[in-house]
Amino acid sequence: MLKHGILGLIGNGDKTGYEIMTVFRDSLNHFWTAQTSQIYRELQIMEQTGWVSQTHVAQTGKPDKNVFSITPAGREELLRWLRDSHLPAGVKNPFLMKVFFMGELPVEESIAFFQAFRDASVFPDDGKRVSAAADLYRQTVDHPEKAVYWKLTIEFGRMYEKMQRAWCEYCIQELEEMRRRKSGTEEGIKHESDFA
Amino acid sequence: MLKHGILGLIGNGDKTGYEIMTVFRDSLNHFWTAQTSQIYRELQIMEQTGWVSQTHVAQTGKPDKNVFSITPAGREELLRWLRDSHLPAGVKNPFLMKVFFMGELPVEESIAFFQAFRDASVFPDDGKRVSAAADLYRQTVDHPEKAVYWKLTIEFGRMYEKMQRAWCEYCIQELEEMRRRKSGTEEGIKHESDFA
DNA sequence: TGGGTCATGTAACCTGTTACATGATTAG
DNA sequence: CTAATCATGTAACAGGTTACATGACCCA
Repeated sequence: MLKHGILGLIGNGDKTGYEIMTVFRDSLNHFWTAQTSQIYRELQIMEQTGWVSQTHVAQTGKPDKNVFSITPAGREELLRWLRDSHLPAGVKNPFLMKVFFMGELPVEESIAFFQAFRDASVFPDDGKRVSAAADLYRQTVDHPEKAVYWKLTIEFGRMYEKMQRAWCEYCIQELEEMRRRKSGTEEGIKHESDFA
Repeated sequence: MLKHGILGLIGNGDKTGYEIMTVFRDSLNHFWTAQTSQIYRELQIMEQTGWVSQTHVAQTGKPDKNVFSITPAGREELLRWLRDSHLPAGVKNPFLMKVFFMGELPVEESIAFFQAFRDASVFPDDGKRVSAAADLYRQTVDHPEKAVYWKLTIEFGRMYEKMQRAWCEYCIQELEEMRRRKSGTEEGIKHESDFA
């Protein structure tokens, strides 16, 4: 997967490993992450496969750099991947895994967990993110229709966060209700034993 | 992560590797997947770590089995993990990765892609799934409040699918609009050249 | 003089996938 | 007779993370 992401980025213009890293950090981070170590490794592999080629560029005042370009074989592979309708299924959501077993904790702790999660999931509209995204937009402005697809992924992020917050609210309500039922039962028991 | 999922399952009662596999396949599959090969491997590691213990049970008419139980150290680790508020960040969405670079394809192809994706994301309410989930419910019915958490993860799945379909509709609309604009422009150009 | 940016990577490790391998019992 | 279920794993590989390592230049 990362290979194809890199291929897509280089397909829109030659890049160094460092530049690829910054794009992942600033623009693709809401649906993918990548460490520099992995990027450099994948680039070496991709060069061996013949999908990209490398040019050493000497610089003064800055470290030398290795600029990567897409090859015809790489572009072919990019299109093949884009057209491949096979959807990799493995959905993984670590938070849901926790939720599934959260019955081991006291309800109050679970509620606090959901509140924290809800508050943490605020779609980042902050300056840095937006300006980085704008940079990428400018990068592809020679083909303005490409920016639409970037907008679509951003919209997914917004809708996802919104849904997640709504789900958290629903969970908190359910758990609050359960807590009330439980404390009610306990009071009932207490009352009974008081009565006896 | 899988280690903690397994820990949680065994925490609700001793299980064989095979039983763990079936629970992943039938009940946790909307937020996690696991191959038997990985489950058996993790179980061996977890036994070495001291989180689970293993008992060989001879059977007649069926293959012998190895039943795993959670140890006190394992239960401690389960609670530590549940309380750990550190959220593993790495969001990975292969479909969005594709969308991001979909500008390389003709709009018509992209639209077809979204239609297929929308139609594929139907929350599975089928008999097998529901009965498997009900089994799990019965399993935990001795502590009925635990079933609430299971319900919460199911609800997440439903909301997610719904959001995804809505997003697909939005994407299709945007792309249809773009296609109309493009064909309009082309017609304009054609008309001009006809006129000239 | 201390932190940020540009720029490169290696090594070890952990996690997950794919392919392979076996074999008895039971229900249709 | 054939497919599903029960039940166990190994080996190789692919993909991703963490920690470490270097070094110059520029701005405050």
